[in-house]
Amino acid sequence: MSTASVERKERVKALYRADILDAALAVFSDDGYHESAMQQIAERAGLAVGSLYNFFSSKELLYAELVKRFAREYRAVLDEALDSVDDDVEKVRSYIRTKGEFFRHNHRMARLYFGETRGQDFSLSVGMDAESRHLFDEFRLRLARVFEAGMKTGVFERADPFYCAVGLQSLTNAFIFLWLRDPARHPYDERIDTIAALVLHGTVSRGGAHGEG
Amino acid sequence: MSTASVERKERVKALYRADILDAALAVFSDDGYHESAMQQIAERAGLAVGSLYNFFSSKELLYAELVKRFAREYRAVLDEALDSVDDDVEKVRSYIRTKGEFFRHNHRMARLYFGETRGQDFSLSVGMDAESRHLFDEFRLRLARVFEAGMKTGVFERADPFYCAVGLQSLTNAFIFLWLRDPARHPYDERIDTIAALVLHGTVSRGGAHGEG
DNA sequence: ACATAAAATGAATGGATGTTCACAACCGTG
DNA sequence: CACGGTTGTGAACATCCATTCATTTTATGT
Repeated sequence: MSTASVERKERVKALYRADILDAALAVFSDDGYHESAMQQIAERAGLAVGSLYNFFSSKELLYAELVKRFAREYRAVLDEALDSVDDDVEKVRSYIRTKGEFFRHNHRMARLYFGETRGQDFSLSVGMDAESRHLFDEFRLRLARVFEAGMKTGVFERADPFYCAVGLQSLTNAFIFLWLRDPARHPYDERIDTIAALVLHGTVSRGGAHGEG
Repeated sequence: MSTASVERKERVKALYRADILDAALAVFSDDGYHESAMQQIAERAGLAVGSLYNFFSSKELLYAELVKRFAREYRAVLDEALDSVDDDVEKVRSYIRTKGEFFRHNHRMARLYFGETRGQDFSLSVGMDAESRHLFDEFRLRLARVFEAGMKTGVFERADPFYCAVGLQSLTNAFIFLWLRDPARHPYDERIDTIAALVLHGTVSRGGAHGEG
């Protein structure tokens, strides 16, 4: 077999692989992992069940690969969101905005993420491989460093930066979750200022004449 | 059959029912809904599989009843937490503290709640009946009214109180989740001030000389 | 004790589905 | 065109498990 045809074959195989992952995303995000059958995924991908096993050795691993693909895209997009601005407070805003955009453009990913997860971590113990876990964990540390840097310059109040990152993540997750459930009532992009205000200034009145407990 | 013995029977039946729910909680919280078999629950309850069906007509409904029991206790405890203090800021602190205590004393409930849910809502579409859903939704509205009241007195910054409640819930959930995963590293009760500070004052430096973006 | 009703039992049933594998279709090569 | 290897196919297999129900056990009243 010539080198050229081997390469074409690999490209074709990669396309098939992507088709299967797309089909799996569609099915898993509609019905959830446990309620999805390999049969459905095969149909959606236009292949036979057996063929799936030429690409992924099990349903579990197919799911894990899907999560990995998601984790990489997600991580890349959010890294870019933090890279694109200098100011630490602006990084927080950029994170809030970009995360919303990402999930708006990846509705199925959102449904998968918030259907199978608590928004912190994927819930299937086997659903996440080491790389995906690392991508998520590492990004949280990166977010924490944003707060840490801002504390050094005095923009942020001194506190544990890790917990600030946790707070930012959980708050954005909550708002994305609301948006997913009822986009008309809870449009994420119109809540960005609300989210930013909560993360940055909290709920207590600023500069008011009243006590702060 | 005498009235007395009918009553005794009912009491016995209620005990059995509670045993089954306890066993179900243990099994579901260890393995998750889908990985749990009725057989396991029966064994744990010291009954035969068939007997479970004399109390609950299906696995799904058994799970839903478990959630309902949880929702009632949870709701009662948190209502009490809000009732026990007058000041609105103190209500927030009381909520944070009491929620942590509740899950510390109900470790299995915590594992169930954060294993099967995103901490906002139970994920199994059928996992929550109308009453449970109502209890959760209504409590969130009650939390929102705490913020609303505080805004009227000027303690809280004017904002959508519903979203303040969402923020408070998601933040506490995130910290309980961390505690569940690694209690030694993330002791919830030692983080109460951190959580309160984040909810009440956010992350931005207060009264500092630096800009606020 | 005995009779009757109610409850518990757990083997059997039926359905669902992840995975395999013998076979067929396809493709590149000589 | 024929061959050989690679890949796709989907019926068959094996397993698992929620649910049922004929039977046994227990509890109650006379």
